[in-house]
Amino acid sequence: MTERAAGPRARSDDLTAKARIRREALHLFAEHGVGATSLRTVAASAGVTVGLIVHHYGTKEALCDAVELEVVDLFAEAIASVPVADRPAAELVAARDVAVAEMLADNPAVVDYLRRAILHGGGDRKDLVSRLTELTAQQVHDLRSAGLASTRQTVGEQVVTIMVRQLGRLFLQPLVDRIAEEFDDLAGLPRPQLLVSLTR
Amino acid sequence: MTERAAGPRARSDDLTAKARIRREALHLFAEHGVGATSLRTVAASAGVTVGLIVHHYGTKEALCDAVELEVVDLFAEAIASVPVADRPAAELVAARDVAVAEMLADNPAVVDYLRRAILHGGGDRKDLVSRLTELTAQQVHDLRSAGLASTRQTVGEQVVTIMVRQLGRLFLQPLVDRIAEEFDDLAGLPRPQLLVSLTR
DNA sequence: TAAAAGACTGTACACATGTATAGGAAGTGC
DNA sequence: GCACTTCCTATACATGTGTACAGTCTTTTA
Repeated sequence: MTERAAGPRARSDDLTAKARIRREALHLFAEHGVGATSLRTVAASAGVTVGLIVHHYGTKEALCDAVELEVVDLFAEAIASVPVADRPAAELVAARDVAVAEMLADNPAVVDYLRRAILHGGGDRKDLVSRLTELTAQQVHDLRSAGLASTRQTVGEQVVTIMVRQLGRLFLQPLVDRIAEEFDDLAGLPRPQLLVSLTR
Repeated sequence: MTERAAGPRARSDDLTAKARIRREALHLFAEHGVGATSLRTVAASAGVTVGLIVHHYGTKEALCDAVELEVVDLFAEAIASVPVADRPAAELVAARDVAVAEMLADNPAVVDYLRRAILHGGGDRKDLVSRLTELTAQQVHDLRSAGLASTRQTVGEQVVTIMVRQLGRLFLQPLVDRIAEEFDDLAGLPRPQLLVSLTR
């Protein structure tokens, strides 16, 4: 996991400057996009100079990679947090979905960041979506070798299904909210909720 | 609609330089985002100098506005293209959905641009999502006063439903495609299709 | 034909960006 | 005490950015 051990000169925050940089970067990247966030903005938010960012991460892209790795870590932690007790596969999968959903609810910046990451991909770069796909594929393989997952679909189909179920609603919900925001008659009411499913 | 009348010095393309600038801007903004696209890139793609962009649009934000207005125009044209013949409301709405879907299929850049636009909003600026919402609300009002739309839901609910149906799948499909892309076993098969619906 | 208007270019400028680097401050091991 | 590493600041620089503007060419108007 990412290092939490307070190095020499830990700040009052209990977070290392290095960690603070990553955290602020995640928030700013999520809110304004990576391209629109300058290292100086990150530095100011973290109460640090630009030089230190360079010292710790070398380049902006490397900082971005570090942020993405932390995001993947959060997913991995959430999944790992639910015990693989002896129970039906469907229940285990559902429990994992819940754990991931809770993690995302606790870290809204992750959701925003992810939403952006989906748009930028495509290149051959090892990006966030690829890494999360890997993580999910690993999850499916584990379930299969434990005899807990159906083998009637291909692995690919199962991975797509899981990821869409976990992420789909989160990505589309802001559209619904943005639109609903423009109507007074929807002000008090609970927001309409999205239902996302897959057909072959 | 946006001016197509060839001004003085129309190029071989049949498009005015001004129109070409807007078109290239749309494509580049859609592909790389507004922030990551410089006016010089737009100028080069349009075979024009930066000065001319400034001459025609004044500022980058104004160019961006012009692009968005053209996108809204495309939606309005698509909707207006289907005659309001005497037929059941459901059929009319469905026909409009098809027209919009066809327009989007013909202009993939519009889809990409829109997908990005959803993320950036929030501010008080009159942005694309607001404008499209207005357009859809107008559509709903027209249907209502022609006695073609149910009045059992609020206008807001109807607008959200229409927009989500029209746009939802398009926004999420790239996620599905990106993930599917990572699996060889899905290479030949048709991509899984998304189904997006709303619950209250 | 002369003049006004608009399309268009090229250059210049102030500013923000990412990165490099020299050096100071603070902790650790001997 | 001293070297040594790590954390951190400050300054500098090359490059890319949006915008401004003076001037040229072309079309339109009269």
